[in-house]
Amino acid sequence: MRESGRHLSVQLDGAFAFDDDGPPPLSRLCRLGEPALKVYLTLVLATRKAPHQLFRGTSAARFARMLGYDNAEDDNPKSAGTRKVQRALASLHREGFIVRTPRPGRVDLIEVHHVAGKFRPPYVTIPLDLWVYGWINVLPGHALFAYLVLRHACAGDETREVHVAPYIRSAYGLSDETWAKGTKSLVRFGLLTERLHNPDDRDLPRRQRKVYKLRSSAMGSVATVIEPDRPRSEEA
DNA sequence: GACGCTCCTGAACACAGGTT
DNA sequence: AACCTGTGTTCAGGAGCGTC
Repeated sequence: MRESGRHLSVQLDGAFAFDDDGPPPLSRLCRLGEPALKVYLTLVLATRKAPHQLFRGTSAARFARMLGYDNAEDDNPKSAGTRKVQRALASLHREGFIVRTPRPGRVDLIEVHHVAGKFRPPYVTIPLDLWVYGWINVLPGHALFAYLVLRHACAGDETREVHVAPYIRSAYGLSDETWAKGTKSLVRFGLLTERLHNPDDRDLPRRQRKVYKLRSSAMGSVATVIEPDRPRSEEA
């Protein structure tokens, strides 16, 4: 975190999350699995400047402890968490998100491919609190996916309520099921509020729709694991 | 020490179709 | 639009072994 040189947020091109012509990188990452998504985001965080190489060799075991997949005090190259990260790195390499160069006797050199679009608003901005307070460790993959989609949809302005129509969701490469699970998880974690809204616009169908409002400010405290289908407010 | 590979099993996922 | 259910596919976990 400190070594990344970043201060408040990680900024990604909008093309990372949204693409009219096919599954955007974020969707493809989600399909590679939760570990791949989290490892990639952490690698992007850690490689601010071109050529986006990880300046300090970090083993899969180190990543596993960093992301909460391995709770041991020391790196354990044999743990399930380490293997999870190893698989994630292999799939990221296979799909062209990173390039791993083996170095005999040392951990692999990792070069991260950042998504290069037009780099203009709306961006996908990710608060550093996601890592600082351990939210990256506790949020399930679908919740992280929905969070990034909503950050793009509201263009980083969390005073705005947003509705993400089904046809828009498809441009994010998002299935209805993933969307429903992700937003529910975010509500449970206290990172999102939702309400039903009747549009005033005559041109729109007179049908209730859900509008969402992100609450990233809730990330300003240490994340805690919560049981599925159990609201955060009941944790106390 | 770090990592790749195989096998088996169960979980998680997307998708389609239907209902409210 | 939102939600539910059934089905087929993909991926992860555990254990073990081998390579560099």
